[in-house]
Amino acid sequence: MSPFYYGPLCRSPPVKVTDLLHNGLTLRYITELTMSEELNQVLQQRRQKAAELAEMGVNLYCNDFKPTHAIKDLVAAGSEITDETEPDQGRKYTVAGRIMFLRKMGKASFLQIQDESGRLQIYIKRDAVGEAAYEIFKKLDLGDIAGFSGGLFRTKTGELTLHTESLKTVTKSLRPLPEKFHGLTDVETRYRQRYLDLIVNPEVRDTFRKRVEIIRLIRDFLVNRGFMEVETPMMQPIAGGATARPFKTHHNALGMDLYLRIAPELYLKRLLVGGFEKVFEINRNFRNEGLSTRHNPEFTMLEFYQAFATYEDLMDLTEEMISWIAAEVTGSMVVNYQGQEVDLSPPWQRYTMDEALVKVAGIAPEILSDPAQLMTLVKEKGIELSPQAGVGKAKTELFELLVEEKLLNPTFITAYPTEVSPLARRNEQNPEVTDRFELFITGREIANAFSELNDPIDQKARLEKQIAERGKDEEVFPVMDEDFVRALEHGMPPAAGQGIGIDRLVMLLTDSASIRDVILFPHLRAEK
RNA sequence: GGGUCGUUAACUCAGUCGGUAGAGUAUCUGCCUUUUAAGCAGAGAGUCGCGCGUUCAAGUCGCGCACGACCCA
Repeated sequence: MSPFYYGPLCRSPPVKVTDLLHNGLTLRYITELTMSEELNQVLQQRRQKAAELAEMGVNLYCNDFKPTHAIKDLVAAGSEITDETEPDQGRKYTVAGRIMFLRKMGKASFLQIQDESGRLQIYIKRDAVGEAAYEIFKKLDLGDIAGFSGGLFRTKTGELTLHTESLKTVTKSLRPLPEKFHGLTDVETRYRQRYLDLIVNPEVRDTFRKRVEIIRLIRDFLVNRGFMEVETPMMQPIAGGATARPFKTHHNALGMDLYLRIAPELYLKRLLVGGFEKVFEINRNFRNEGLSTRHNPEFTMLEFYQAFATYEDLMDLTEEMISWIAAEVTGSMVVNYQGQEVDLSPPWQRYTMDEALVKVAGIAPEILSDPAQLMTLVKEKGIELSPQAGVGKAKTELFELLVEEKLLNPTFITAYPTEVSPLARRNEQNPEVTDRFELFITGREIANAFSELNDPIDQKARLEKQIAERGKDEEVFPVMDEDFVRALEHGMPPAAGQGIGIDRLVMLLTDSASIRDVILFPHLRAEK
């Protein structure tokens, strides 16, 4: 038995010099806090108990406890435990966890502890652990982390339970846990104090485990197909690759302003120029815009680029990747999202934007082909367009208004107008549209991809046009990325590239209504 | 940015027509050696988000602000 345990072999708790030193500090800390803060009753009582334990020589924040097993190991071992199994037969286990339930019944008690792998019931009896250990146990609270050693048995009602032979306090909690039955439901507290949310709401832990799993699967999928994961600057002198307002920061030593990236695109393309033919990056982008259930100022994007591929190749790849991930993570290619059934089994619907406007929005084809009628329709729908906006912009606006939200099952929309696609390659048959697709699932944009523009002269002209149009009303004045154009002048192989919003994909696969439910620490206004 | 709703004990929530602030959980005390949201008896716990106003009197009515949620742009 470890000398650090309090059990029947110790008449009183073992006191170590380091514990005494530590507890001296702890006591002073507790006293100072109690004096300096206006503490409510519960917090005062917690500190009082902590002080009492410290005075008994208990290290409140011990650093030398090693569980031999995770709780899930005991649950697995428990399959061999029957009602008749004696607790002192068989193996001994040492586990540690946070106390989530506590039922004290005089000289014996039940509690439930939780570690990362699960929950386990613990039984502790004064006669089994001795009076000194039981006195220490009685000062434990819900929320404390403690370790327990003993054998397994089943209670009258058949619940697998650890019969405590010795225990140890590991970490004292000075604050109460949220209520055990209703849990923590106040969304503001859940986001601000995510740790509490994670402690008491198992489905939240589940969501974030799935998030990690999804990202791992994406990596596996791409790496298995010969893609190389790279890291490109998140602080950029010119925020390019997308249309969005960036965050600005400043580098002191260089004496220059930098922007947090709104997209990694222009750097990943430089890598294609450099000769890496299949690259991807999964990382944060930052956009200085409004917050909503679908927008967080920092969000995670997957971008990948493949030389000698077209946007059509990427549609096949995307179908395969997302349906596979869904099956791996949820067990099915048919997922439920907010009460709606979404079928992710390939193949997915593919429409050009014009087809979608006709088939989904019910617009007559002759209206689409006549600019005058089209503009009239746009006005009727209450869409305001800037004077320089053309047919392409008009169609895109109609699409966003009338089609997007109806695309429940995965749908690729292709043939985006060149007017709204400054970085995409023109279609060789019809220069008015680009070789591009967006993927919509549950009415939301999940992915955006195109055959990349690799003609440096066309690219420079389009960027100049964009700068001229946007320059006046933007807070951050758009600047020509001369080095990006120079890179293209060296020659970028024909390639297709794609971005997938990871947060939105995770929302879909975890049935989460808000992006804040899939981001561990979403941005909120400062407290108070 | 606009609209709607919300903010009361540590947590989850009631609070009527404006008249002394309530419950369950949690906590504390006592009893209880196989409980299951343990139980029984008792107790303590509040800047009713903040400010101003109306009123003899405001958690409640009005105005403003803060924070949050949802919807819209």
